[in-house]
Amino acid sequence: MPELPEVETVRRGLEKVLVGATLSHIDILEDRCFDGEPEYATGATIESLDRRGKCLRLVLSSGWSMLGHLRMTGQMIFVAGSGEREGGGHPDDSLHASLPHSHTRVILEFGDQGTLYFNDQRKFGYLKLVRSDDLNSDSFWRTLGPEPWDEAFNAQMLRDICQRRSGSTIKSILLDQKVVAGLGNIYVDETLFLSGIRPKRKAGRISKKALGRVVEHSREVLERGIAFGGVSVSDYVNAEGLRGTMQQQLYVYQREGMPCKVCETPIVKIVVAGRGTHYCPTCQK
DNA sequence: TGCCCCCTGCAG
DNA sequence: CTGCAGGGGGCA
Repeated sequence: MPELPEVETVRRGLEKVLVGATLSHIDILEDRCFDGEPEYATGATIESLDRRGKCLRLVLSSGWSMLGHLRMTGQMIFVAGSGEREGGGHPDDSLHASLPHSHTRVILEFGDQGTLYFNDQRKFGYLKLVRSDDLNSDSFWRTLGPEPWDEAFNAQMLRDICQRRSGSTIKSILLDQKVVAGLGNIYVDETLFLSGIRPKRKAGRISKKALGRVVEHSREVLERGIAFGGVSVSDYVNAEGLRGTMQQQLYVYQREGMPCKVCETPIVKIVVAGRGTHYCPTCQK
């Protein structure tokens, strides 16, 4: 499940190879995964790549931007070189030999530079063209809350929201992209573990001081996620098609029944906000 | 503001 | 073969 660290890892990988490259052709294999007129993008050069929360953005020289969202099972894999790749025995070849495959939804061709494959098993993800001077026309981009490192995301702000939605669980608030952009199921569970707060706790019953810890720990766990190249528990891979290693660092997510890494109490799994939720009943109150 | 839905592969 | 995985849109 790509969340902020996974999308940032992809962004960094693509930035190295795509800036300055010219988009020569777009091949749409699955209509529902592409929105917009391809001719607004073809022939354009990639000027830069940025990201808001889990949403990736390619800034094009044509005045349009291509937004990309991986949702649950999306991948964006770049393969350098044109159709006939050089050096037949290169170790990377086995990795990309199968591209495109049955899950490939959109292919972005960059002439001799290479090819970007947008794969998505479940077709929830998408690429979308939006005018760069009118990003707010995108209903999702427009409503995104601050980046986790933005000073606008702080204890006071989180407390205000928790007071207003005092009956909600802290987990559902942190999952809300309008509150803070980029946290998802995995990193919320990890953040709440580090903060010593049970995911089901009512938002209105958490002190401002504790919410300050939530802010700090969310940043910490997201930074760690980026440092380890993201969590690969299912389909996630980076722009080179390689898996991340953050899954080995997780304290609670997908560790049901396994001993807590801090106190050895078995990790418990429940459902909160409609999501599979993991926590340590001893470390979290 | 919470719940169903979108979609597919795979665990049980 | 059923149901679960879960980001976010749409609805009551």
